[in-house]
Amino acid sequence: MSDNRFDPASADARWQAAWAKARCFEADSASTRPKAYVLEMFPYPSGRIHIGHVRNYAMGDVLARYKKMRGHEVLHPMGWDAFGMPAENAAMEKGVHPAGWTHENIATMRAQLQRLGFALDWSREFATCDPSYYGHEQALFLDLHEAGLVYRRSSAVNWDPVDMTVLANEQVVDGRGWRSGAPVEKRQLDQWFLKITAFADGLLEGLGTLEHWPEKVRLMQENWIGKSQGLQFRFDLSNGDSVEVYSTRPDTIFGASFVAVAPDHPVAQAVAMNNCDAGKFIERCKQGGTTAAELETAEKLGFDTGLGARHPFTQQHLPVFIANFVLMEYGTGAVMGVPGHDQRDFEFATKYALPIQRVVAASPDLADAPLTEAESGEGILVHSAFLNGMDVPTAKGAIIARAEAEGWGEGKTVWRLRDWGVSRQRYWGTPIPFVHCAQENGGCGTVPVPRDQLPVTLPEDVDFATPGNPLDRHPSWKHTKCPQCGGEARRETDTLDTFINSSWYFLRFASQPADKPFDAAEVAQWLPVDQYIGGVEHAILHLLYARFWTRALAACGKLDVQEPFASLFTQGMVTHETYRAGDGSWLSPGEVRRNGDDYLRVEDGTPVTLGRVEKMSKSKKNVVDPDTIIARHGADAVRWFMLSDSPPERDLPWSESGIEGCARFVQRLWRLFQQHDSNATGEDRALARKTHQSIAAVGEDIESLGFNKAVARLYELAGAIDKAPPSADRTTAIRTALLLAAPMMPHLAEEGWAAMGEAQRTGGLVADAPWPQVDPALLVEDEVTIAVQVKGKLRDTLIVPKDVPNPELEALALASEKVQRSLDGAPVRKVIVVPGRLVNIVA
RNA sequence: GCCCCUGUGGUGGAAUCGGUAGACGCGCUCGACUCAAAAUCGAGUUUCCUCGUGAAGUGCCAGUUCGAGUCUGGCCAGGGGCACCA
Repeated sequence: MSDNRFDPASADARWQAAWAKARCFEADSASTRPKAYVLEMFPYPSGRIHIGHVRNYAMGDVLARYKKMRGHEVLHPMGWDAFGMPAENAAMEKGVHPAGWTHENIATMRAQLQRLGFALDWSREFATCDPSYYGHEQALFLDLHEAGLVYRRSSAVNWDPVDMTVLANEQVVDGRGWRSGAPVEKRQLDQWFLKITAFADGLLEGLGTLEHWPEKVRLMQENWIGKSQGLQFRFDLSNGDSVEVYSTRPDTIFGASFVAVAPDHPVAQAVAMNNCDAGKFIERCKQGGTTAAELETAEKLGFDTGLGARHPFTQQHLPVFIANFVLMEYGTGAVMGVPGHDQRDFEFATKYALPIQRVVAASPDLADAPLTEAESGEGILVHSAFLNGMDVPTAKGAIIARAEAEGWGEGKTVWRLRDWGVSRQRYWGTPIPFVHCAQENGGCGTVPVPRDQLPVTLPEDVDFATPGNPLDRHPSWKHTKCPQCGGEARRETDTLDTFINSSWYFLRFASQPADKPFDAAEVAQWLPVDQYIGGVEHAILHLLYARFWTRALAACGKLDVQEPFASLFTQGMVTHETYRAGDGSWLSPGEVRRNGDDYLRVEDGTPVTLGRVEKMSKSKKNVVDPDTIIARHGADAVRWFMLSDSPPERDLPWSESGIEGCARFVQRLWRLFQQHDSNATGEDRALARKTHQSIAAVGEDIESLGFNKAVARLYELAGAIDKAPPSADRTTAIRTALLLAAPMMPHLAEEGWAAMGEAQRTGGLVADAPWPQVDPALLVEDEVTIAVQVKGKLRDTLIVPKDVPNPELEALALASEKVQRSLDGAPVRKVIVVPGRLVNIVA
C-alpha cells in the first residue's frame, strides 16, 4: 500500500479467502435469527459467466449482504441448471462427453463467480445433473405419479427425418431442421404428461396473493392460464347430426347469425368427404403462419357447408361455416357467430353478407341503433325474448340456468392452459423412472422403478456420432427386468424436460438430506424465497412450472408451501454499442478505438460505423468478458457499475468510461478511508445529519432494490465528507460510509476496515458487522428552504428555522422584495402555505 | 390486431404524498498541481434571448388544480407480451 492505492489484484483474492475460511456465508438452519432467503435464478453452465449473470448476482448479493448486516440468517445459495441441449450439441460438434463438458464449464464459471466475491453458501452447491439430485427428482416424479398427476398419451413432436431425431421448437427454422435443413414432420409419440391443468384454479387464484411480483408477470401468467366461463350447448344440424359450441357470451344467443367450426372439426371433415371444395378450403387453412400477429392480420375466411343449425329459441336455420379462425384445441372447436357483439364475427358477417342483429344496447330505446362495429361492452339486452331488459351478467346467468334446466347445454369453465408434456427424446436429462414390461402374454405394462432402485442413472458410454437418442441406441442400458414379474422389460428412454430440474431446486437448496429430496420441516423454515431475482424471459414457463410443482408436492403431503417465491424481481439486460467495419462485419469493442467523435478500427485505422445499443450477444460481438474487466478494474468496480445509474429493472448500457468512473470512485473511497482519524475531535452537526440521512436512505433503497439510488446517495455522502473539515463526526461519517458501501464493494470495505483498525477493534470482518444505527433526531433538518411562488411561479426562496408557524411564513414571503416586485401592487387574493415546503401567493 | 410498459439536458437517470425539475454518475469546457504526462483537486455545463429582478422547458394536444414530470382524456413514438380463446 506504499503508493496509497487500493490494489484489487491482491485484495480481492485475500478477502475471498478470508470469507471462505470464516465460513461467513454458510446458512445455519438451526439459527434463531429471522431468516432471509435470497435467490437468483441459477445459471445454465454454458461455458462462461456473461455480464448479464454478473448484474443478476450482484443485485442478489447486495441484498444478501445487507440482510446479514441487519441481523438476518441469510440463505443465498448457488448451483447449476446443468441438463440441457447445448451439452449434447457440444458432444456432437466437438466429440466431448456432455458430462465432462458440463463439469468443466461449471468449474470455470464457479471460479468466475468466486472472483466477483459473491456472498454465496457454496456448501449447498449442486448441479442438477448430479445423480444425487436427479435421483430425488425421480422419487418426486413417482410421488406425483402415485397422486395421479402423471399420465401418458400420444402427442405430436417435430421429427427431423434426416437426423432421425426430435426437434425442439427453437430447432425448427422456417419449417426445417436447424442442422439437416430437412422439412420437419409431425410425428405422434407416446409421451409423459403432468396434470398442471388440475391446478389451474389454484395457480390463477394464487397470483392474487403475490403482491410483491411485478404486475406484468402476474398478468402474463393470468393470460397464459386463460380462464373463461361460458355456456356449452348443442345445435341440431339439418343433416341430423349436432354440433357442440362453446360461448363466453351466451347472453347474445339471439344475435347469432351463423355457426363456425374449425377446419379439423369432425363436422368439417365429414363435409369434406363429399365436397372437394371443402377439402381444398381445409387444406388452405393449414397453410400460413401460426403466430398471433400473423393470424390477427390474416383475412377471416369461411366456407359455407350448406348445412343449417337450428337455433334453440327461434328455430331458424343458421348457416354452418368452416372458418380459419376457429381453433380445434380450444373449447369445442365450434362457435356461434354473433356479429353485433364480436368484432371478428362482425368482419366475417360483413364479408359473407350475414345478418347483423343488435341484442345489447346502452338503453332499451337504443335497441335499433345501427351498428358500425361490434359492441362488446356492457348494456341491456334487447331483441332477446325473455332476456330483454337484463344486464349482461344477469342475462348470462339466466341463459345458462335455462339451458341447464331444459337440458340442452351447461355452464362450463374453459382454460387455455394445457397439460405439461415432459418427455424429451434426449440423453442429457433426468431418466424417467419407469420400465415397459412387454411380455408376450400382455405383460405388466408401464411399471414404476421401485424406490430402492433409484436413482436410475444415465449410462456413461454413449456415442453422439450417429443421430437420434443415445439412450434408445445404447446396447444394454434399456434392457432390464420388470420389477413386477421379473420378465424382460425395456427402460423408458425419454428423459424429463429440464424445466422440472428448475421446478424444485430452491427446495433442495433449503434442505438437502441424503435419503430424501428434502426435509419438509427444514423447507418450511426457509421457504418461501424472500427475494427471487432473474430475467423476465422466465416470466411464464419456469415460474409457472415452479409454482405448479410446489403446489403438486404440497398436494402430495410433501410440503406445506403453496407459493415458493414471495417476492419476484425481473432485472433488465446489459446492453452495449455495436460496431461495424467498412465491409459490414461486426467488430468487438476491443477492435475499436475512439478518436474524438470518430470510431476507428485498431488494426488499420479504418473508420468504424457505430450501430445501435443492443443486448450483448456473441453474434454482434458487442460482448464484454467479466474476467477481463475484473482483471483490469477489480471486482468491486465491476459490481459497482452493475448497480449504478440504470434502475435495475431497465437495461443497463455498458460503457468503458462508466467502468473507469467506477474504478475511480473505488480509489476515492479508499483515500477517504485513510483519512479516518480516531483522534479527531469536535462536532460537525451538518455532516452528522447527512451521515444519518444516508444510513436511512441507503437502507431503504437496498430493501426496495433501488440500487442506482443507493449508489447516488453514497456519492453524495462521499462528496459531503470530502468537503468537511476534520472532526469526530467526520471520522464517524467515514466509518459509516464504509459500512454503507460494504454490501456493494465488499473487498474494498474489508481492506478499509482493517486499515482503520476496526477489524482489530471489533475482532471481525465487515461481512459480519452490523448495519449502522440511525439516530432519528438527526434525520430532521433545523432549517428548511421554503419556495415562494407567485401564481405558481417560483419567485424567491427563504431559509427559515423549521417549525415557523404558517402566518409568520406568509408574512415573511409577502415581505420579500422579489415577491413585491412580482406582485406589482396587485391585491393578494389567497395564500397557500405548505409547511416546510412552500408559500404560493395568488394575486 | 389486442394487452402491457416506457418517453425528463449531450448521455444514464433523480424528483417517496400533486409543492424549488434536472440530485448523482458519464461526457464535455475551463482552471490548479507538474519540466511534462498520468493520477488528483477545483469551477462550469437544460435551452433561448435583448444576458435580466428575463422567458420557455419533462414526447404532442387538451383538461383538472393556487400549483402537474406526477392526476384525467385524446394522440405520437419506442419496447415487450400474446390468445383469432368463442
